[in-house]
Amino acid sequence: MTSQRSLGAEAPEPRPSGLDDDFGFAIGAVFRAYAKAVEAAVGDIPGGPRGYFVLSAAATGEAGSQKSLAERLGVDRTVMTYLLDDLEAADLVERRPDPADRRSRHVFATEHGAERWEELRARVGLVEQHLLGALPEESREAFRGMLCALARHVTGRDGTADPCQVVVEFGIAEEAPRAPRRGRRRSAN
Amino acid sequence: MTSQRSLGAEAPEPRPSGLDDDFGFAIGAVFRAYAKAVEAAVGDIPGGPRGYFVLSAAATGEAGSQKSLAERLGVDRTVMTYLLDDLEAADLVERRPDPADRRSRHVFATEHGAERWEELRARVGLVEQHLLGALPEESREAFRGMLCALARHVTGRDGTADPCQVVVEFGIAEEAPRAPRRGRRRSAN
DNA sequence: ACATATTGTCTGCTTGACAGACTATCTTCG
DNA sequence: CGAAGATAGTCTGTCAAGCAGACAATATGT
Repeated sequence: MTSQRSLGAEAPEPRPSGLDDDFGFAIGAVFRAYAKAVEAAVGDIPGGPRGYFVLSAAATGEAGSQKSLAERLGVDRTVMTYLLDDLEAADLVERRPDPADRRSRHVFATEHGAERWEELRARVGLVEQHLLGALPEESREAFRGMLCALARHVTGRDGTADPCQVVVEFGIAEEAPRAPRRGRRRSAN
Repeated sequence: MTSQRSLGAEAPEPRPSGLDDDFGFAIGAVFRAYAKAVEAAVGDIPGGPRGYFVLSAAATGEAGSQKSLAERLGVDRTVMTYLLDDLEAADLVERRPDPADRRSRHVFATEHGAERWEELRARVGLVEQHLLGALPEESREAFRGMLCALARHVTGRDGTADPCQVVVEFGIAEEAPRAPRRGRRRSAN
């Protein structure tokens, strides 16, 4: 019985308990597949999919400062530093000091970067299409829309006053002592 | 035409070109948020979200051999080895040699593991609910359904003859020479 | 029986992430 | 104005995660 995922019209029990029907597992699987495919699609762009997103942001002029970009992409600022170093070395983006605040530097796409992005965008679009291809034609847009809505929600970019505290909730409620250390294994050390 | 997703009624431009409407960015953001929340929710389970999924599979009896489990979860078999070591050390799962093929070992939940999983499942369910809470009540199940359908597709578990070649497609079509090496930065080396 | 493939484990190396220190700049407030 | 504190970005050091490859045990095919 473990995984009756029929879910059709009635599905009595809250959760079929099959891995295949688990939300977390599903999003993980889809994410991995997407990331892997994009990795291949963007080829030699430094930073892989991440680098691509940085380039996207830069090319569309919504990158802003390194800090805001890093936050939006969910990467550490130190990571952003060398990610940009590599992207800059490849002549895809450039950093320009913000005249208004000389501490911060804004990220822009170079001309070459913009061109490259256009190609890439097409390729990545294909990946996306192929992936979504598993859904019936008429649901694809709906799915995309919902996914983006969720993304906006968790990043606090929708109107919601509550920027999705999912994390916070447990972060405090649990006070998990956190596994002492889950390194490799005690090997011969 | 790369991916004009608006296409709804009129929307002139092919793509708002905003990161917020990018499929890849969105799935990444949602995935990160979910993973982080689950990490907090499962607390001290070795391996974090990953360990939780292994436990899920074990508890519902769908784990199978280490190999099949590893493949299904998208982790390397060497990683699965020490993941299971830790889980076993915590008395959550156990490995039993498959009598039919003594090379392979099947994974099961211990009694303690099963109990623990029940609690965890509830907590993780909350995370999921909270996350989906951003969608209107009536779309949630639809979204879940579509996501799971996609997951089944990319993992080749739906009926499809084509187990989603997204990767393959570019893996060969591009022959990307792959960035020479994108290590840290050249520092003082 | 022998060659070859497969499962799981172990070792070593590389990559990637994060904490913390440091510099330059901005802000605040006396 | 000038000192104190905050903030953006960079750099260094450390450590965990992951992978490639070797290996042992077992299975399969000829």
